Amino acid sequence: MNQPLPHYQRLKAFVTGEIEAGRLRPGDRIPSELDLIKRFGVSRMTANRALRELEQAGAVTRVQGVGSFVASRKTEQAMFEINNIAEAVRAGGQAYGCRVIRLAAEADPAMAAFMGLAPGERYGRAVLLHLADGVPVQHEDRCANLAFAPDFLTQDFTRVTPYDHLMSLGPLQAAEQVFEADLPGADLARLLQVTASLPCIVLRRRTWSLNMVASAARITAPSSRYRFSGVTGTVPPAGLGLPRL
Amino acid sequence: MNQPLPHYQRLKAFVTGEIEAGRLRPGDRIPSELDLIKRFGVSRMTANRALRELEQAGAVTRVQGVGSFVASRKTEQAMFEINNIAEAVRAGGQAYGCRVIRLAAEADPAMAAFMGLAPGERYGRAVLLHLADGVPVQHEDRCANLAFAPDFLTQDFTRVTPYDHLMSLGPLQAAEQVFEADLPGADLARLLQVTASLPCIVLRRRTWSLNMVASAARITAPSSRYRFSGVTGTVPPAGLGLPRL
DNA sequence: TGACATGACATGTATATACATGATCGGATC
DNA sequence: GATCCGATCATGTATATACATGTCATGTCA
Repeated sequence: MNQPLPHYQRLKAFVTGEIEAGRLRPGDRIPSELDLIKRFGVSRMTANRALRELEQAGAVTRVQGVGSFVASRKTEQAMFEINNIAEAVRAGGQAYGCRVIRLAAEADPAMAAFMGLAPGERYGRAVLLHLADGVPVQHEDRCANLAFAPDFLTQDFTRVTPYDHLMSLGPLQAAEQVFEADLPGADLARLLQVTASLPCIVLRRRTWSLNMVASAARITAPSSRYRFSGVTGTVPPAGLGLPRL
Repeated sequence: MNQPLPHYQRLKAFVTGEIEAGRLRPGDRIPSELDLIKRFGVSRMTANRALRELEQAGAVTRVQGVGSFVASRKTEQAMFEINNIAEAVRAGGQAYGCRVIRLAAEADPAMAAFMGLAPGERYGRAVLLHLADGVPVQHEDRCANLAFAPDFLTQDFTRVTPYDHLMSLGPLQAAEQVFEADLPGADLARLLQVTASLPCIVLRRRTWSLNMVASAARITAPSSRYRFSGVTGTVPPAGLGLPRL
């Protein structure tokens, strides 16, 4: 029925498997072409193709004369930085915190339709406030497809962000995003501890995984405390030294 | 000094050149591996690599037993919809217009550095106001690398948007984008014909082409009149019927 | 006319081989 | 001790060859 995988695909799967299992970490040296030849009994061209395609896919970095290494970050960057707010806060040297405002199963028909569910079908909803050094930086109103994330409502979001939990359940397939600017409104302004006249950036996002809508989120951030950024494509080497935006 | 391009790169450049020149259009059949072998005197593996990489890059579609064809549309969609504002306005059934506020060569050192130019090197700057049915929808402050776009300052931007002009000069390689929310300030509010207290969404973008910074832009849009949206990845078929965000 | 066989063509994968280029490390030489 | 040289390893590119798989047009036979 299903024919055997091509050799080069097996080699790719082997390497990516080692990476995903954590046995190879970013920066680690991965097996050289010669290693793969001896281990799998393939020709060098086949090993070369496997590693070359992994490089093109951004999973590994190759340096002539030196070797091949696990690349630092991966697919997510292609998705316009589906940002892990906890990681972003910590990267800035601040302490990350999270306050759960609301966590429940809901069934608003409009939202159900938006998520591709049957009218009235229940989904998980989490309203969170993300803090950096105790100061609110993001308000997150997230709806999760319980068919995709059945344990969503029993997660401790002060320890694992919704992003982390959802990403652990399946590969990100697609993301739809809309950026808007808006005033926070009285309730949000109070939660975010800003004046109601401070512009906030609003990101509405819907993500697909395993061929279904995995979750939808509305993220509001005071413009003075957070901004969304991303790079798509490959910036040429000369671009690396440029001052950042 | 600069060594000759590898053969497979030459083949790729040949095919992409035919596409960009318009001699090969989406859906057209492109030269088969055998054609390339005869035309360039290379081995089949080399031709195969060239076409295979073009397929991975999304430029062509290959069908076993049939042939290779120019893919329908491409890179742009992966770049978080580097939007052609004129097209977007017309797609909404409104009349597009553009008012040129300023068009000159400038040499601000900070901006030069930001664009990867030598300190004091001149670049083209265009400040534009995009209109939909006569109403301002976007303010665009764009700086273009004159090494990339030598004719930038002689363009008639009421007829060809900076985006169109720049895209015609080389393939988009990478894009860096930052989204923020802000108040427009007195000058911008007057130009955009909005009150100074209306939040605007600000997009700062830098794009690379031909291994250099092609242009940098700051785009400001009143949130009530425009918003930025995009899809990355492949939305599953079932997702197409969902109500849009 | 319809079903089937066949050959031409195109891509998909795999191997063995070759030479080039870049990095690194050790040892020999000055 | 500093420098140069060469061996070794790793990746980069290129070729000739082979067989497999898939599509399509054509021609043959019932």
